[in-house]
Amino acid sequence: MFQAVESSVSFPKLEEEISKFWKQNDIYEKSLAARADGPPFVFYEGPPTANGLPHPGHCLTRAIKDLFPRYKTMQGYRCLRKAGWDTHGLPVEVEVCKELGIHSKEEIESYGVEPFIRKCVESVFRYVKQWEHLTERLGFWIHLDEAYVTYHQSYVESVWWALKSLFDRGLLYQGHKIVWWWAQGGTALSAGEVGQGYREVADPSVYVRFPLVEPLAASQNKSPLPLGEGQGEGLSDADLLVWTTTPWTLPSNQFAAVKPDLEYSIVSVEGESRKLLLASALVEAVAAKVGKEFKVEKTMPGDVLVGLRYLPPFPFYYETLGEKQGELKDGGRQHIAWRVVAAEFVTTDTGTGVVHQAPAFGEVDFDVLQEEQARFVDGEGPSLICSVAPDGTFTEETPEYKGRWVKDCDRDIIRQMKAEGTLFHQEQYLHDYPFCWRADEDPLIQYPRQSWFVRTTAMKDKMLANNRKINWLPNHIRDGRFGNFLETNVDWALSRERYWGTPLPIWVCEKTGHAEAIGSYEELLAKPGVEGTDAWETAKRENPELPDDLKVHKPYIDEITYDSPKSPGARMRRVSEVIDCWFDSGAMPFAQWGYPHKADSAERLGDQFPADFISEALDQTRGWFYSLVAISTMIFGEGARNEGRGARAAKPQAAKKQSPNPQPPAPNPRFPHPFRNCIVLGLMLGEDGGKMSKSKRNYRDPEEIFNLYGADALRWYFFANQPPWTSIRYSEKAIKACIPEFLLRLWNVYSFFVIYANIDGFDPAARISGAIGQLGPEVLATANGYRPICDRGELDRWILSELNRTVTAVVERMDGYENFAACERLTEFVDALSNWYVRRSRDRFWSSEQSVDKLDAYWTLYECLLTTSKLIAPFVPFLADAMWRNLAAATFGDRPESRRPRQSVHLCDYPAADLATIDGELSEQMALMREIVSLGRSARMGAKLKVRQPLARVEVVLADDAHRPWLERHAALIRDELNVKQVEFTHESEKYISYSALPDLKRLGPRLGKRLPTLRKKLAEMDAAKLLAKLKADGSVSVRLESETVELDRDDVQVRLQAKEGWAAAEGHSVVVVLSTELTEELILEGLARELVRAVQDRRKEMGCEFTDRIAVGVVAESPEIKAAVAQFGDYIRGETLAVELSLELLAGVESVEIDVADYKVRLYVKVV
RNA sequence: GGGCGCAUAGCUCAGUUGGUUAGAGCGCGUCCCUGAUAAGGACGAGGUCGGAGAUUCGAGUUCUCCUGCGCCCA
Repeated sequence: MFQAVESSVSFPKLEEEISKFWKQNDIYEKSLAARADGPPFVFYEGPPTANGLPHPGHCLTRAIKDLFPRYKTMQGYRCLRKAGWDTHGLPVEVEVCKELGIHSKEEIESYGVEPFIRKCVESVFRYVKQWEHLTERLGFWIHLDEAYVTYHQSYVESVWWALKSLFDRGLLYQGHKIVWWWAQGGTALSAGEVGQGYREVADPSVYVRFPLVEPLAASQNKSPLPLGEGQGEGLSDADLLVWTTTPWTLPSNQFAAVKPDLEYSIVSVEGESRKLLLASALVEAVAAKVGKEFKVEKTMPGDVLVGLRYLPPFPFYYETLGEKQGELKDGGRQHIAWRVVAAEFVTTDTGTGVVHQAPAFGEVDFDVLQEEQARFVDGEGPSLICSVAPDGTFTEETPEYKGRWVKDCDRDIIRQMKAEGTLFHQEQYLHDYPFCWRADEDPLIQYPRQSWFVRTTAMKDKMLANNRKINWLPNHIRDGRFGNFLETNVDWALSRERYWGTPLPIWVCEKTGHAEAIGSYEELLAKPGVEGTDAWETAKRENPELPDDLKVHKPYIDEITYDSPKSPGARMRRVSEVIDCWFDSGAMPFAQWGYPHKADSAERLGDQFPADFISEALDQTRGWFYSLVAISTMIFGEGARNEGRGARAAKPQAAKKQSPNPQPPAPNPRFPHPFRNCIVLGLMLGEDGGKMSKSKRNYRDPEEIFNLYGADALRWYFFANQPPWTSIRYSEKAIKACIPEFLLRLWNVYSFFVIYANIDGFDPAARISGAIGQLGPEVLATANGYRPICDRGELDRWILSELNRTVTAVVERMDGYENFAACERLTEFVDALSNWYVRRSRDRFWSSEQSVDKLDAYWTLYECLLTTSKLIAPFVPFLADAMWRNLAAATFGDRPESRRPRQSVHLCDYPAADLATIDGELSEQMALMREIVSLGRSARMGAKLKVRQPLARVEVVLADDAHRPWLERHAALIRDELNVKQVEFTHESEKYISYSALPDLKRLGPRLGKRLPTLRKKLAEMDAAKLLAKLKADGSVSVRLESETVELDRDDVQVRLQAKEGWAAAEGHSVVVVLSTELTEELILEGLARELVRAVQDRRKEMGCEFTDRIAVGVVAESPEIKAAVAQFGDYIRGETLAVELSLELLAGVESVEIDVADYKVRLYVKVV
């Protein structure tokens, strides 16, 4: 016996029970243990941060991350699922600052770095309970208690090891970076913070003259001039016209940039003695601005301007360096600065096409400087000019403005230029400019800072090669967003001038500047003359509960110094920076195991590298996906390490024999690594299509969703509603809709089965005596009363064929990481099961006798349900297990362990299709039958003939006779579904339909090309019936086009049927269904009888009758038709309604109802007898 | 400003290498079933496939431009 199934199921309640069951019985652990010897399927968890609450977007990520590991586990793979937490970084510091009510670095330092760091540690797991609860409630199986944590000592040391490797190979270096700088707070801001602070402001917009100091002919490093006679003269009285919205950067000007392939003009301006040089495309625009006439004197391409020298508007640096020349790498000498340079970024959208370059205050400007520096012999080229101090005031190098906030000087700078005649024009300019997100009166400035870089550009080609092998879903990420990003790769700016992060493990000699990277805490302590460890020891003594992991963090680690190997007496001190926390997360493939320091880490890494599957949202493209690829390519890529074979191949014994200080064996994998398949999830949008936001309340707390609809509904919504990479609009309605569309529909089939199996005493446990295992088809086949599928009826064979087709399709799609397509097939199958198999089989289950056919139906449906529960297990794990537990586990529960079915569906194998059961022809036939029935209904609808009105005849006209004999054998089914007395099949029926012959365009298109339209026209004109007859008889037909004859065979022509006017008919692609609409009196009376039956049944229901109650019925009506119907079909009415009495008289003392039967008024009396 | 993506029914979304009548679910309308029953089912209406060009015998599908939205970067 099966446990009775509640008809009104509460999925949330059900899920709680299943969840409890999993926990109490360690089902997850058992599912892993069962696959201990299986091949690995490697999954990496991209670590979330637990210092914020999880929202529906996180549910999506976690659901996808659960789906594929579950699927692969059921397929026999060993899939470890180690959780992880991202714990470092600015967001954590920001949260703590909020809590403390502070925000600048100064405030943090005066609060104290040590207590601040401790606050950070407390903060990172603030919401870990909520995260754990969400994880469990969603059914995400992952080892949370073994999670890797990025601030743990072993993790930090792994990162150090990687950084040391990079440093030792020259891939980690110090340089300048232009950052968005909050001068008042003394800190750089991350891109995200800058993005938050943009607002529209009016800044001064100035057009400035840079007088050329040298005629073109004299410019160096140029090929012979393409210009005509007298060109030099023309230029010596011209000024470059440059445009800028940051006048305060002009004192730090170093170059002027032009675009080589752009055309430039020399123009004379009315009333001015000196000419101007600007892009031709902008001449008119600039002239319009100043309201003066510009006369173009000459034009030339930008590249001939390159090398020209000019006078900058301020003398501060030019005075001393203006004439300085340096030696070029490819020979010759050139002035180091104040020259025209070529740059592709110059546009003619705004400005003048000549761009002022102050490399200290712009990233592209800085790139220009670096390119210039690269042209000179080391030490000969230009160095960075910066007349601004970190606090945002001018330095003494600009004495007139010294000590003043740069933006406040704009006006005076403009005034000075005006006085000196270098200002050409001035106006206001509205644009977006970033301000500090915490102090919104403070504009940010771009500013150069010392920074540590990873030389990722050296690895660009390897990263690209690696990327090409990654299976990205969707595919366009590979060459699109991610590929482009790699193509434009710049060195990774690694360091952060912050507090809470992995400390950059570089110690520098205070005297010589000699730098060393340290790979572990132990290595550090082993250095000669180590001092400063007491800082940590004291702190720990005072606060014994301090986590030991903190000792590798600021401020304690900063205290540790050691003897410099380069200068006796000098100390090695750590640089102050921490690193970008993206480097932490990208190091997780090895850092999660503490590689290479931890005892078994090499083996673990060897086993779990690279990942077969990862998944995160699109915003991780330049985040985690990049950090994984970059770090793996640099650390494990080909040629990155010469030593060591893959650890996967290394035998444990061999590892033990290695020298006392071995290079740890490292994976040296082929591409791709460190992940093979990556599903890039779309972003989740709020209910209104906008970004999810707590304040807008455009989504609901996941917890509420679980309580209202359940985790399976949410999961199914994610998996089955759209491919995972499209952006998903959160829709509560759609989540809710998953219940009736899929979950409840399946549940109803399941509950139907259980109800009737219990009524009929269908008990598989009593019929199977041997081993049970997973109750697969081979086990069912041993059951008493189980007949081979080939012996069963067509409907059974059909649904089992559909089942196996579904298995095939689902496996194929899931293997291709296409969950959406897999779900489509599952939905389709459940629909077929519920709406055709069960509906068409109901009579078999209801029949009172225990026939073979009935038993077949039970076995068939039982097998369908068991297999379905396995199929859906990775998708909706709760519902699947609820079904399995009742259909299998509980039913056989009282047997000895060895002969019981698997305790949970998640311990079963994923179904494999039995191809022998698939009957493609039967599928086609059944599909055709369903289409015929559907068309018949449609035809009735068109003729306004209710299904309750019996009709004499339906004629089915087939375009093709192939399935006709089969359909004829199943005419009863069609009669029943359509409520007709007779079904006839015909092939040619000119009476009802007309034919058209259509060319198969796919076949003929390539063959005929332009002649195709002519053929189409011709075919349309021809008598299709004749043509088809000839085609049928001869196998081919020739059609005369204008100048030639085309031979068409049977495959070239497709037959289309159209119902002729005047018949109640409906047409499909290859079939037309025609109803006989003629109604005899008998048919009408039978229709009325059916209407009466329905009315009586309604009345029964209203009265609350038990279904076994016998009744007496009185039908009082004026209409002779009603009377005749009662007289003629009395037996039928009595049989259907369990009426023992049926009269045309009123029943005394019984409350009556007036009803409409067809067009007649009837007073109906019903009483229970 | 640059890169990537998206735009198909009232809503949420499918749409295979270009091919003859563009689909599904929800919602809506009409109806069926009344022994899965506070369920279940059928049928129907509803589309200038964001706009404009181009390629092609043929474009929702390929290309270009434009518009709108999202993400990433500046």
